[in-house]
Amino acid sequence: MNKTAGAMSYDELRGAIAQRHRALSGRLQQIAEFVLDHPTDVALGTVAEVAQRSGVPPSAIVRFAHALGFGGFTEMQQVFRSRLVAGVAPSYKSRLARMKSQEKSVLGRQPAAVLSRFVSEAQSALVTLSQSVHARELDAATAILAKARDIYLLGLGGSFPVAIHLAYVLRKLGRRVVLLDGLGGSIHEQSHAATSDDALVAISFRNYYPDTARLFPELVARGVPTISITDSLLSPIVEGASVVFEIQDMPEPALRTLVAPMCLVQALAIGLDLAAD
Amino acid sequence: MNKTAGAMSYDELRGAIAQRHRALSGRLQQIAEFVLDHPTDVALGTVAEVAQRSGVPPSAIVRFAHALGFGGFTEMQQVFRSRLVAGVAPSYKSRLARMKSQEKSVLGRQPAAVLSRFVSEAQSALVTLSQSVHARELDAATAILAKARDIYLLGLGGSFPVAIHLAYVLRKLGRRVVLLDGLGGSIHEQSHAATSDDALVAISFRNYYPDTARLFPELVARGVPTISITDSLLSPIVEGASVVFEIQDMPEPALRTLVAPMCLVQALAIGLDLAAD
DNA sequence: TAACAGATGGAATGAATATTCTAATCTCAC
DNA sequence: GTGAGATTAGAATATTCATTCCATCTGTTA
Repeated sequence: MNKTAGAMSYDELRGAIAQRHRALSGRLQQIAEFVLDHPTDVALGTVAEVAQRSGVPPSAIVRFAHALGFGGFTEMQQVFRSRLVAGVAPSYKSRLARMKSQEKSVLGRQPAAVLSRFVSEAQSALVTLSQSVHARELDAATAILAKARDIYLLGLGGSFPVAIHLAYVLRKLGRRVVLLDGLGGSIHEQSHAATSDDALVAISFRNYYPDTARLFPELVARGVPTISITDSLLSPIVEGASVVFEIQDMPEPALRTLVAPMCLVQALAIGLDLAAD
Repeated sequence: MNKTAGAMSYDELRGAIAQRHRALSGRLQQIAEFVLDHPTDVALGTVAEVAQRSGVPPSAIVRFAHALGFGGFTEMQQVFRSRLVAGVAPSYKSRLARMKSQEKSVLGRQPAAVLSRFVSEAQSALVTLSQSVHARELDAATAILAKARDIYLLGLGGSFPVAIHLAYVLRKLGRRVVLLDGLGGSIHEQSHAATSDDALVAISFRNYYPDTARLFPELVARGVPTISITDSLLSPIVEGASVVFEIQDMPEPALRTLVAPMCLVQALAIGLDLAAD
């Protein structure tokens, strides 16, 4: 333990908690995790409330405050409250100022400016996504997936992260998934077992990965129902697809954030799970 | 006086006070002016404190709350507190409301509703991201990556898509990248060549993938400069990291859209490339 | 296995707080 | 100037709250 942690900023407190986390006892670690995750609850709640929400007895909360060098819960709470007070005023002004200053060229090369550029690009990509995807397509896609025995996923190159993510979520939800990654040989062999009882989700954006363009029509020809996620109706995975999600305005490969397709596949997977009940 | 002013937003309360101001008695008018000028004091203070600062007896404060239709000071204070909460966490309010209203309803289970939910979650995640990431950290991370001979990427389980995407972009930009995927054997062996001349980008969210937690400290001990992207300062990849990006409010694994980390790594990669000129 | 040190949970305690009550004061019409 | 009604201040009260204390439990070392 150390001297009185009197005047301390919220960020300093976070650092102190993180630093000491390992040295704390089990219960106290649990509390540390809770207060870092729910600072607002700590700022506004009573000891009893915080205790209940974090699943510990009230006395443990007080012991936690003591362990951090505070005289008690109330003293620690002041630090959490300071965060709330600081958060109210400057948010709008500073954000606008930041945006403006970064649009300029020289500053635009600084990492912070690059981040805010991507963030705002992603924001508009999401807006576009929710406008361009219609319920009809979503319903159709969900129906296909619901009927599928195995779900095959095809997304190579720059789209691979999307395919992996979808595979991860679907498997978590108990679906049988075959991720076509071409590992250890031919991607054709991996897809050989696919039949019309299965389903294929294909993801591809310009420049369309050659293997994707080659494999897709084969599976379509074998009667596998397919859901395509792509950026143009002229892409090689549109013809023969049962459902097509067109995500427009995808930037060039190196600048892609994949935000929109990630969101879409997530919604497909969870929507499938909810509809199955 | 009127019926119970139960659930009321701060803005509505302001309107109600302004409207009733003339009809109030002298003392209550004085209090009305004070609370509109010092909403933070009302949100965080006790009756005695507010009374002293506004120069009235405590009982007058309670009468004021009654005059506005509240059951007492505590009830009125909730409205002032909601203003603080809304200011600091734009995501919280909308997300909670949405979750509650939609989770149960039949409409919420339709695929289209699911998509719009994920879109709005992603939106707020992006806002939070741009608020919580500071230029200092971005600059430091960029400097580390710029100096690195090889860039090692560690992101397993649910974070794997982020690691893959970063690998893809960095390679497109001509960087030497080693993606630690554990393919065909030990992930330890893959990372064996990493030295202090290289760099590591580690990505991990709850529940932290065991292999990540195990490998990270080894690389740190070998002096490899590390950039961590995680959801808590208590995660196993924080201690010893050169730079930590904390992305808060990550939902549970199956509901994650990975939008924020995808955006961040993208900005890191491109920022690195632009700074190199 | 025994004994110890540290940690824990829950009840007891005392302080702080919101609220209510009542006597005093003020306001205004007549 | 006087009286009725509304308003107020401050003391009294009841409630909520943080804190402390102690018996119990847990994990460790001998």
